[in-house]
Amino acid sequence: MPKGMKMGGRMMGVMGDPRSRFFMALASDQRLRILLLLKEGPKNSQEIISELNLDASVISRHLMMLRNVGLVSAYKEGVTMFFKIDDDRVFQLIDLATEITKDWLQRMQNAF
Amino acid sequence: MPKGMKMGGRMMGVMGDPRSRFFMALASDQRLRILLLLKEGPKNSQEIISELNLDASVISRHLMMLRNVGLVSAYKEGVTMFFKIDDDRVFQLIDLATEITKDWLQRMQNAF
DNA sequence: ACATTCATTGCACAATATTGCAATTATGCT
DNA sequence: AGCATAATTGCAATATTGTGCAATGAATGT
Repeated sequence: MPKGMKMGGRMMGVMGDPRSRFFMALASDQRLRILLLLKEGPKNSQEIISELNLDASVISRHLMMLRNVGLVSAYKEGVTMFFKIDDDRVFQLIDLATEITKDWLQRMQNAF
Repeated sequence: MPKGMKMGGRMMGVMGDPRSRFFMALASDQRLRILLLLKEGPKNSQEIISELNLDASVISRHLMMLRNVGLVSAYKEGVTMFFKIDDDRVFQLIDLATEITKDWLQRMQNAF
């Protein structure tokens, strides 16, 4: 790829390291809120929609992204769709991220 | 905030959960490459630039993002700047993400 | 078959992210 | 001080993501 070529954006559509794609799924306030909500247990779309106050289509897409990286799975019960955490380790991930951030802030504070 | 209001993008500029900002720093092929490169030990800008084949300004910005979430720190030696991993736990994070993804692919395979 | 209801997809727009070039700033050296 | 080199910042172009509305699909009940 020529060095002078303009390649804005992040070309995450198709290629790219699966891991950056994975972290991308976590890099969103809304999706984080969904995960934390699902931590309480399976929830149907309606509950998620009213909690996040976003259009159903937006929720659907966020959930799809989380499903596409194996963090959330879906099942149907009657007419309504339910979503649940598919890999609990995601919370280890979030907790570790929280700690790293907190410790860094601590270091910053001590430096001033 | 009215429901009908268009709020595109991700408004990560200032506000937002610090954790989504943190994960955002990891959600990039290039920044992941930088982190993996720095895993070998401290590197100066020139080494990073020639490894990633991007403009110096781009590298500088990626490194700044990683510094802004406490993953990378910088120090100066003579004229050149050196960068190093500031919190080794980031690799726990990356490894866990890799495993979650791998296991999910495994589950997918078994399902078909 | 028809209507209903819920989830997803198509589309357009808004906002952010990534990149490269140019200019500026910062730093070390003579 | 003046110069040279390295790093960052300003800017513009482009790609991608987030959002809402409308339309389509899919499944259930009448």
